[in-house]
Amino acid sequence: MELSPTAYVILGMVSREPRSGYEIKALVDNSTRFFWAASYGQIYPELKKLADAGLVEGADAPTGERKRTVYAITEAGEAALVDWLRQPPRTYEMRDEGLLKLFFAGALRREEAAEILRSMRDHHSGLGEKLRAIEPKALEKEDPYPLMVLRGGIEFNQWFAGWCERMESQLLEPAHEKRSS
Amino acid sequence: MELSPTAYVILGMVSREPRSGYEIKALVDNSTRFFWAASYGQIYPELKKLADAGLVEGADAPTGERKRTVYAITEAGEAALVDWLRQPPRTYEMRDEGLLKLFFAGALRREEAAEILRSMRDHHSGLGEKLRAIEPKALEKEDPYPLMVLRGGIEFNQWFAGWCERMESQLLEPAHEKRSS
DNA sequence: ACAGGCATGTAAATAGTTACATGATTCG
DNA sequence: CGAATCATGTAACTATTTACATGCCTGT
Repeated sequence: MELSPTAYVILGMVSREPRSGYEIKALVDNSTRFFWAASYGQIYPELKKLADAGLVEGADAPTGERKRTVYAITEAGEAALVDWLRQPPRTYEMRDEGLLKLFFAGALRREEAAEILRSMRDHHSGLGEKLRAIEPKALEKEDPYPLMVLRGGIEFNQWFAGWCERMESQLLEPAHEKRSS
Repeated sequence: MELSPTAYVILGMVSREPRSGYEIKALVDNSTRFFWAASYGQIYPELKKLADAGLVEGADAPTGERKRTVYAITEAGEAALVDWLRQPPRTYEMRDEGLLKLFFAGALRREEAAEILRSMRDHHSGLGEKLRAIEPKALEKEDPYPLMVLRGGIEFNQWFAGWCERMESQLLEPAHEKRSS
């Protein structure tokens, strides 16, 4: 049976220690969400599927009266996870409405086009800040890969914000030819 | 009525001159696809919706016996497009299976983790090449924005490939501490 | 008492891909 | 003639988001 990358996010999240769906969501939001997001609407049904497939196992772990199920990875699950990790990645997608608008910005005035770039810059520098705020937590862990990815995310957002800034000033420079040629 | 960004891609693509669904697909594949893709399954139904909404107008333009419909933007369509361009972008999404695998690479041997980075690097440098191959065409046009976005895409892929390379060597360096600290 | 966080889940809608069917035209 | 490309479309599926419903627990 073919699992989606989202299924492997979940599998990966429970592979270190058992977690509830709620915890998985919180973990995703604080780590993988900038390159792979997941909502409750995916997580809970997916956990059931994974349990049916024998890749995770649910156990009741209530907090007082509040019922709670934590899922642990099984041996089959670990094998499936490692097997997936060894296959070359296939999905690389981006949906960036800012770049899309910039692409069609010929229909706008120059200052309005620059405004798109400013929005994009704000977005990416904001995201960079958020990721930087997470860094100390990642630094404590012994696993170096989440930290590597996090730092990649920080660098990426900085690079992107810088590009936006450069393009913005290029656009607004008083000495403006149509093409640098 | 609220249109999806994909609807605006189509609107934007017919805004310069009338195009068939087939041509729109080809255009998207040669320009916006790296930050906003669209398939026939979206394009044809969306063209109908846009026509119903009065934002584009279809006209028969057969090639010999082969029927063909080209869609032109209407005044209402142009107004809608410009109006959308002036709103701040909202959608910034990424789905990168490579980063995801790297995130969980603690379950692999070091060389296997490096292999993920090599895959990613190949992917991004390949994409960069493809975009560079398109550049001459974009350079001919008078509209500077598609060129700006294209060059952004080239830079982005180069940056990403470079990051992968750096991380790969960091991982394989013989003088390896667990954390640089 | 009330807010906020913990916790689970689902229904409905939207988005998007893939695969297929059909047929014309063009070029070698 | 056969392959590639032009051209349109849809059905089925997969993926994903959003919004909602429900209720417990903790801290102020």
